[in-house]
Amino acid sequence: MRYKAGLETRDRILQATRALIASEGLDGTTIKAICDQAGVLPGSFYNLFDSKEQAILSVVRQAIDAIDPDPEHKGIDTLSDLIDAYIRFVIEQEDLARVYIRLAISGSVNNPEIKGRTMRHHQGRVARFAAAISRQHPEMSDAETERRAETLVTALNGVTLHRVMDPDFDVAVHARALLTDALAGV
Amino acid sequence: MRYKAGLETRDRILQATRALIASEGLDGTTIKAICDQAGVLPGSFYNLFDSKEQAILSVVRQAIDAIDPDPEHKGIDTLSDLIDAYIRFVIEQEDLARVYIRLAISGSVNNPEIKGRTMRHHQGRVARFAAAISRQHPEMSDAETERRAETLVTALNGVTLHRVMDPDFDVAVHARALLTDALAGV
DNA sequence: GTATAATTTGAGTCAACACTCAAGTTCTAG
DNA sequence: CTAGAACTTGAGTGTTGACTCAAATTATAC
Repeated sequence: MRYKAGLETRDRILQATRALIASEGLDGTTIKAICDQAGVLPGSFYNLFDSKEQAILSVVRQAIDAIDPDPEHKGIDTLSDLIDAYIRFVIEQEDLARVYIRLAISGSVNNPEIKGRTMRHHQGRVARFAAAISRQHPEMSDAETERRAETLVTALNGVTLHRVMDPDFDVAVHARALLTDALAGV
Repeated sequence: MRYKAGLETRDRILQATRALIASEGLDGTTIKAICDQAGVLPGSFYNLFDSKEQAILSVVRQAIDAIDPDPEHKGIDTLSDLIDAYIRFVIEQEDLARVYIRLAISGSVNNPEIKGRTMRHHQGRVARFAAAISRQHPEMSDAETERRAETLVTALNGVTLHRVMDPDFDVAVHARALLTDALAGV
């Protein structure tokens, strides 16, 4: 797993896996389907990955990482920035957004690894949103800030969930509306 | 499929199917698992159902029906009633709520039947919420009412989605917060 | 240029899946 | 009581899944 050819093959396999999870769901993502799409045979897949699970986990990691833009600047974004970044993520990286939502549900069932990863990421996201709210409204209590952040993040996931089912759904409009609402009456 | 024994077996199979989809997801819901849990052998399952798919569809129908409380009184609920009924549904009929969220995603992928059913149900739910909003705020434009209803319904699904992952998540608090927010600034 | 390690091949293994069926058992109407 | 229909049994079918492996091929370092 060191030569150029191997790394390229690895890439093609991950691309195929990502596309398949997004379009067919976890069930449709078989080794055969991945290999067909990547132009590779099973033996080659297993030369590069220990298991199907490992390839899927790599894609999950991609999806989770892709949601958090600019993690270096942690702490300086406004709430509006965070929402806009999320809208951009859902629209521009549709496949990864689908993977994220799909795995959050199907994957977290009996897979502690995926479940833990998803939950931890959720906590981090809520904390970041809470920090942004707090910066914007320093007078708000911590509990209230936390609650508003959590409501907002889960509501955003709902928007993404609906987008997965209906490609015509206007993510931007509804996500921004949530932003407005989330700070209403303060 | 007419004797008492048959009807009872049918019931036990549907119960087992529902519990399995809720706890294990669609993948874990195998004929063997269903039969084990229902105390039945495969032959008996296939005496009562044409396919695994048919049993699952029956459970989906149950889940969708269970969300809409009191469909007779369509048109007279307040928005608060609708939210409260939904909170009650998610908490008291956790299994069906899990089935609903899970199927909305995994199931709708390559199953037009489930997808159509879910989408139609969503439309109906948005319409009902929109009617309630409109009753409460007759001055609001139709477009605005519709948009707020849609944001609210998708956000509520997000709350349910999170509840599926985290049983400690306080559905009531966040759902009611959404209600407050949804009508903020009017 | 050659040795060595990485990669690819593709036939093959084994388990689990949805589903079938002929034979037995139980129910219930008349 | 009886006849026929409904129900149950459980071994069996064919398919597809993830994964393996020895042999052939290709890339890279020296």
